Amino acid sequence: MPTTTQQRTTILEVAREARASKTSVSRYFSEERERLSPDMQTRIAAAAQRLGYRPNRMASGLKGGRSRLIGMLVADIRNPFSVAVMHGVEQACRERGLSLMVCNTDNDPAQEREHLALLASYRVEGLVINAVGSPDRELQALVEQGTPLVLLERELGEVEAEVVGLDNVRALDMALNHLQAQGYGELLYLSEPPEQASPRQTRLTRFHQGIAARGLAGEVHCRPLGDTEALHHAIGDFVARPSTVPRAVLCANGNATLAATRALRALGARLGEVGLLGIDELDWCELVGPGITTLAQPTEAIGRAAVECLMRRREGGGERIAPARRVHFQASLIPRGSTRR
Amino acid sequence: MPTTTQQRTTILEVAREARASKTSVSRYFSEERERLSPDMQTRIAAAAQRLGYRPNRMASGLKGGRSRLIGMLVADIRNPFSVAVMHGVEQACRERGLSLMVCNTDNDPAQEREHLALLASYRVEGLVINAVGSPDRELQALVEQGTPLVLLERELGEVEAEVVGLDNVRALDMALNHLQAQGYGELLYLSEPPEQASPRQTRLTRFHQGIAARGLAGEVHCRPLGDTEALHHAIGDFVARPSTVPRAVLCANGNATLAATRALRALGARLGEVGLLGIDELDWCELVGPGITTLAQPTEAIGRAAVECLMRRREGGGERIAPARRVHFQASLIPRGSTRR
DNA sequence: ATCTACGATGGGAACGGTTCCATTTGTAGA
DNA sequence: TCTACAAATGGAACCGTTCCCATCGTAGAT
Repeated sequence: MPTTTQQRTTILEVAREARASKTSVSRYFSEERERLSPDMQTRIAAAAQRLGYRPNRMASGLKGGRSRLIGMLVADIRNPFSVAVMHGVEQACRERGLSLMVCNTDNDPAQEREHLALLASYRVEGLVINAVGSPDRELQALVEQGTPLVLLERELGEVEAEVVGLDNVRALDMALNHLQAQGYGELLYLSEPPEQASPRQTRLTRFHQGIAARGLAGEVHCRPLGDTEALHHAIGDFVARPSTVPRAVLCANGNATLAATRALRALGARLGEVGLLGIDELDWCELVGPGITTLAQPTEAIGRAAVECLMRRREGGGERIAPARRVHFQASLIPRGSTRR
Repeated sequence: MPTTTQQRTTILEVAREARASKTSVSRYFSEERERLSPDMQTRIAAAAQRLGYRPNRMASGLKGGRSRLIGMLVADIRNPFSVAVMHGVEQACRERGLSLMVCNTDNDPAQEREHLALLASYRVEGLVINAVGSPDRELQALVEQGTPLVLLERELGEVEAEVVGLDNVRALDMALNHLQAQGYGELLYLSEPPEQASPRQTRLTRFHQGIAARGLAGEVHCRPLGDTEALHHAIGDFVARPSTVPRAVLCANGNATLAATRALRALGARLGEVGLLGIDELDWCELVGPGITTLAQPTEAIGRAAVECLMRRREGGGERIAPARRVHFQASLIPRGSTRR
C-alpha cells in the first residue's frame, strides 16, 4: 500500500500543460505578467488553475527572485504593545500583497542574532526590528546585502536605518503636565533598567529634566520587574513616607504599570489618593479600581509606518541618499480615576 | 561608487578554506557529522567560523532536504491565550533546533487559506493550526504532501490530524461545581457564537448538560462580543431580574470575560454579589475588584505538546497507523473574590 | 526592398545546497 | 597474501526557480 506522497506541481508541468516555456510561466507569476500576450496569459492561468500550481518559494528565494516576504523581529511577543504594533505591520503588509514572518526573541540577544540570521537566509525583502540587544554586526550584514531595515523605537549604533516610534520627550511632558495639573507633587518613576539608546533611556532622561523644570520632587526605581520584593519595598516606602504633598507613580511601560498596580493593591493603597499613570494603554486599565490613567501609543499607526518606510526604501533602491530618519508619533492621554484625587 | 553588496559565504568557499569537498561540509552541518573524521571536523568548524558561514535554508529546503521550519497559524494574535500557546510552541521548537514561522489570520477564513498556501510553499516540516474556518481542502493537500499537522482545540472535518487542547468537558464541570458550591443557582453563560466542532460548541453543550444534571437554572448569550448593546442588555436583564437565588455569569473565554467585566462595571454590579467566572487566566484578573475567579489553561504545555505531536508524526513517517488522537489537558481553578459572596 | 527596433517567447546557465554513487584507503578475516 | 568490507571522502546530478541572452516575427523608418 504505497503512501500517496503526491508531488506538488512544478513550473515545468504548468508550462507543458499551457504549451508554453517555463520562462513564460515564471513571468506570469512575477511583475512581468503584462509582457505576455493575452492569449498566453489565459492559457497559463487555466493550466495553473487546473493543476493547482503555486510557485515554490524556496526555489524562487534561492535564485535572487523577490520573496514577497517581510520579516519582523519582536523582543517580547507577550507584550501587548508589541502585538498591537505587529498587527499594524501585518495589515500594511497584507494591503501590499506581502506576507509577514514573525520571530520572537524572548528578550534574549543570542536568539536575536539567531533569528536575524534565519530571516536573512530567507531573503526577506524588508525587516521590522524591535531589538533587545545590539546585533550590529548582523544588521550591518543585512544592510550591505541590500535589505531595508526599520527599527522600532530603538536606534542602534552605526546601523543605517530608519527609526519609527513614539515621541518620547513629548509623551513624558504630557504625563508630567497632567500629574502636576492634578496636584501631584512627588513622583516615583518606575521603569525596567534602561539599556543604551533605548526608549527607556530617553524617557528616563526626560523625566529628570521634566521634574527639574517644573519644580517637582521625584525619584526613580529602575530594577527588573521580576524582583517583586524590591519593587514592593520601593513603592511601600514611597507611599508611607510622611509628606503633605500628594504622590503619584509614573510607569514607563505596560509591564511597569502591571507591576505597580499589583504592588499598590498589595499595599492597600487607594488609586487616585496615590496617583498612577502608565505609558501604554491596555485592555484592563479602565477596569481596575477607578480606572488607570494612561498615555496611549498609536500602535497600529506605528506598525503601518514601519512598513511604509520599508517600501520607500526599497523603491529608493541603491540610493544611499536618504539619511536615516526618525518618524515620531504622538501619544494621547486617557485620563481616568487613578489621577483624580 | 559601487554598492558593496557583499555576498554571503557559500558552502563552496568553506570547502575550499577547509580543504574539503562541499559534500563533507554539507555533512558536517547535517545529522551525519559523526561520519567525518575528527580532523576533518575541526578543519570545517574552523573554516566556517572564520568565514562566518551559515547554511542557506532556502537552498537546503529545495533539494528534498529538511527545512527545519515549523509553521503556525494563529486565528487571533491579539488573544493572550493564543500568544501564550505560541510561546510554548516556540520554546519547544527552539529546543529542537527548529525555527518557527507565525502567521496571523485575523479571524478571516480567506486569509487563513492564503497563509496556509504560503506556509505550504515554504515546505514547512510541520504545522500547528488554530483555525477559524474550515480550510479542509488546503489541509488535505498538506496532509497528502506529507506534512504533519496538529490542530489546536478544534477538530476539522475529514482531516486526519491530532488535536491538542483543553479537556473542555471537565473544565466546564469544574466551573459549574465551583459556582454551585459557592451558592450560585442561576447562571448566564456568555460565549461568542460557536461554530461547528469548535471548543465553544463543546463547552456550550456541556454547560447545558451540566446545569440540567445539577438542577441549576441557566441561560445563554451567544452573540458577537462586538455587539456591546445586546450584551449589556442581556447582562442587565439577568442581574436586575427579581429572584432569591444568587446569580453568576460564566464566560467561555478571555474575550468574554473582558466584555462581561466591562458590562458589569457599567451596570454598577458588585463582583461576588453577582458571581463571575472566566475560562482563561489573564494578567489582570487578580486586579479587578475582589479579583476574578478563572479557570487557567496550561498554555505552555499545550504549545509544547503540539510540537511533540508533530515530531512524533514525523518520526512515524509514512506510517498511517497512528490514528488521529486527542491530547487533553486539565484546567486549574483559581478562586478569587468574584465568586465569593 | 532592406534595415532597425521592439515585442513575444524560449533555451539554458546559475542559485546553494543535498544525496546517490564511486573511489580511495585501512584493516580484519580467510 | 588475498579478499572483503567498512569508513572517509569526493564528483556530479538534481531540486524548482529566475534571469540573461538568443530567436523570430513584424511594423515603421530609410
